[in-house]
Amino acid sequence: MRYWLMKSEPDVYSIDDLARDGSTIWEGVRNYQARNFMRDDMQVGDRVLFYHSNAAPPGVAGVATIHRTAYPDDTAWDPKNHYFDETCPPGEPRWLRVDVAFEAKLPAVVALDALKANPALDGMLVTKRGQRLSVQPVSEAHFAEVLRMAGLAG
DNA sequence: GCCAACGTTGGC
DNA sequence: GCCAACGTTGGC
Repeated sequence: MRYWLMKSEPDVYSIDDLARDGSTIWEGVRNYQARNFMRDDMQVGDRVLFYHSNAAPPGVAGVATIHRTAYPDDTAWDPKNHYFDETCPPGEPRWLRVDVAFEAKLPAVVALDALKANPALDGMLVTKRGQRLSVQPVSEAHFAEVLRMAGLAG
């Protein structure tokens, strides 16, 4: 099993939305590195830190699990969709999505500044300045440490 | 709203 | 293949 961090703007889709829906389609990823992680490495049952970006404060808000492995993101072909990619050839899926299921909402957001201040999380990608990747691998130790910070056993 | 950091594009 | 210009991300 692998561990991930996935970013969402809570104004667009928050951990509360995921709790309400039970699961969601994680579409709109338009970055090759993030896509490759989804395509090559994500497996059903992998666990995900659900991260609120562009939030006050930004930080980890919940836990989710991968519910379905990567499949074509057909929003790329929909001109009316926000994530439309006019350069994406019909019939050649370039972008992928996965399905993500709700696991838990953290009792409180583990804020980015708390992540950065924790030496046990040295090297965690999200704590690095300028790190914009919306789908990031997380080590098992870092994943467990974030849950511990949230007051959860894991 | 600002702007630094980053990924992508396109001229050469 | 270099790199300047551009658009986007995301913390602040």
